[in-house]
Amino acid sequence: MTENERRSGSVTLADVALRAGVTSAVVSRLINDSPSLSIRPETRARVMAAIEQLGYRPNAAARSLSRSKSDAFGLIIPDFDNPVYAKIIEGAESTAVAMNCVLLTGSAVGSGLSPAQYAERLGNGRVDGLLLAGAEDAGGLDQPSSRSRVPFLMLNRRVPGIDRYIVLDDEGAATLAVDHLTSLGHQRIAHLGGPVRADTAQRRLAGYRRAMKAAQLSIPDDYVAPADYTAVGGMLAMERLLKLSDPPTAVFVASVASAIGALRAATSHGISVPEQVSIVAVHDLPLAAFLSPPLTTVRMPLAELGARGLWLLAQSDASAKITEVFGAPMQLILRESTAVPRRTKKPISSVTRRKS
Amino acid sequence: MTENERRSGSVTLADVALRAGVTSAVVSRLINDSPSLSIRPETRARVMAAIEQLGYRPNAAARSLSRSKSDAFGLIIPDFDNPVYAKIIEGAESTAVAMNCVLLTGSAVGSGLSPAQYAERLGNGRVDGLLLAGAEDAGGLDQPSSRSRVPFLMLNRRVPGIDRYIVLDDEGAATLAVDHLTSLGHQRIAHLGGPVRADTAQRRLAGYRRAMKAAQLSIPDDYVAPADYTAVGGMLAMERLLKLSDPPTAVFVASVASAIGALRAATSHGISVPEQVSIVAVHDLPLAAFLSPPLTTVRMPLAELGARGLWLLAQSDASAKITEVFGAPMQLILRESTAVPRRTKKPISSVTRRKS
DNA sequence: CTGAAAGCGCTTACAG
DNA sequence: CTGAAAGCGCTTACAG
Repeated sequence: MTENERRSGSVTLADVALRAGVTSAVVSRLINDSPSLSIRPETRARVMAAIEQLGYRPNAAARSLSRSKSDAFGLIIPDFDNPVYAKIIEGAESTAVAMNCVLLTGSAVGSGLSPAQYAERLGNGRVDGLLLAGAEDAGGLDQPSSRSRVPFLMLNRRVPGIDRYIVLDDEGAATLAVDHLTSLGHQRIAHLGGPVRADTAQRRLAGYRRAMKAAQLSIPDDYVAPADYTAVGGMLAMERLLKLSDPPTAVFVASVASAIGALRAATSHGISVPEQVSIVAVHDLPLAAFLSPPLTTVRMPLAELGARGLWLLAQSDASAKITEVFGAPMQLILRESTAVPRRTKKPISSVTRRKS
Repeated sequence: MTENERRSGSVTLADVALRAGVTSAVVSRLINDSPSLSIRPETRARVMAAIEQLGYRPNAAARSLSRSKSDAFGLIIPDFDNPVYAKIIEGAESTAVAMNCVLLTGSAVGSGLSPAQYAERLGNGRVDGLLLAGAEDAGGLDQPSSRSRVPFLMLNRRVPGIDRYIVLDDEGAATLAVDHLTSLGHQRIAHLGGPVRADTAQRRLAGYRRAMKAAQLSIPDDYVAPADYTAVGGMLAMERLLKLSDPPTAVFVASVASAIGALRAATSHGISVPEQVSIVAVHDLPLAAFLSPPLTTVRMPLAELGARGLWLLAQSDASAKITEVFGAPMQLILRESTAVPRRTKKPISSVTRRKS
């Protein structure tokens, strides 16, 4: 190392060039294997050696600045605690890496920032695009006056007026679930839904209604119990459902998280699943298989969504409209939380129920 | 907008300065509210207006380059699917934001990259420091020849020869759990451990042995069943434990994920928890409360670890040694998966207990 | 094919 | 207090 090389913390292209006896343009071209570079093997070796010896690492900021491109994408999720996002991240991350980029994910909740604020902070120049997953509140980003110049794409979430989203076929998923229940012979099927304002919840609800209608089944008003995609919410909503004078024999739950709560509610009230009430939920999780009973779910192509979203974001230019209902196949994962209903028309009182 | 302003995609400091009739140095100083700037309120207003009208956003890459500081930190975790990391991320993220920085997290598994490769890709200049959580394989980063110039800190993981870590008191956690079990009267206590190579697992095992010794309890060889911190692993290991000729009346599980599997194993074999076997696990999860029975756990200060780690990383310089056993308090969360052991040697049928 | 040089958009001593 | 200018570390037309 020359004194120059050790002077600053970082070894630069110039340092490498100097040591290799070439110009930094050559080193740059070599590193990026630019087609316009024909270098003698011997020189190439010298450069490589210099890089090696100096431990040269390109500076991403400098590179980003001069190319106006960072080779990084951002993903903002509401909350790392919700396991559903893990799969989305995985999908997006692996395709980012495949594109020789990196995916940086952050959460709004964890940071205490709104998605828009987070996006601002991520700032121009740090990422080439932003994926916004399940943002309840896209506040600011939807405003045309939004400050962020970074192209974005909403994942599984629509906001009126923003034509930049890719969503899953939530209605289809609901249909799959409800059809499963009706084919088992259920008639009294309730829906433990998501937050009324979330459009995924709205679409799942719509799918439920449609499937019920198609099966010529009626929906008592109190059979639709909105919750909030959390376990506690699911637990509470399920308790309400269970207390109905004419309780459902099956419930279609809008999210696994809520389903876990719902399952717990049933169990703790001595109501057995699936004997007394069947449960099927949207979204599959590794965990679902380990509950007692293992949960029947509709597997949504979450990883694929993340992958597709990143791809779309990387391809299209910032101003293009993207309004896609992602068609990757969903799948009913049959486990043990659904079964044929016990004989209908029998008085409920014949069932032993207890409150805690 | 002048033609210049709309020409390029991005509005620059110069554009703002031009419109406000000042120099870009002034705008820069204003934005960063540099103390050496005393500007007339009227001029300030003009600059602000220009920023507003132009929708100016500072370019992070340029800023990073000129300051050699990115105001961003990276966090690399093995896998987003493991809910334990959610809390760590949360802690690190909120303290990053409090420092006016941003936390970028990525996963090794999701990306298919080793932590070292990921760190390389994140590159110099993109982040000011890297937190490495639970890296099983720190391969490369531990090498002194490592290419990354970014200061890093290992979170809850030690690698021989690297004096850059902060760990939790895993031994203490194990003691807490085992003491709980012995105080309940258990004598045949098994340990469903983590991967033998993971040092967290080693420390939990050590804690278990120590606590058992302190209680003058012996540990049959087959009472130590290593698993892999996953539900499947926990399930398999638990089955082995349950099949023992002299099975334990309680098991201390090294991770919640495994505990979920263990619980499932017991349940599906008709063995009731806690009546026939008590289960206590390290790490608490929101979910633990919703299992049947709700899991008794040792809550570790995960968020605090993330927060402390980020702080440490941000403070100390890259070459300093950081070897901290983080002392934030742990807590036994008593739920329903542990109980007094059934009378030993008595037939199981003699016990009558019901839930809720 | 390769070198010299300008430029990416900021920040910040250094002079006025 | 503020302006002019150099510099952060790269990339890349543009000439040789």
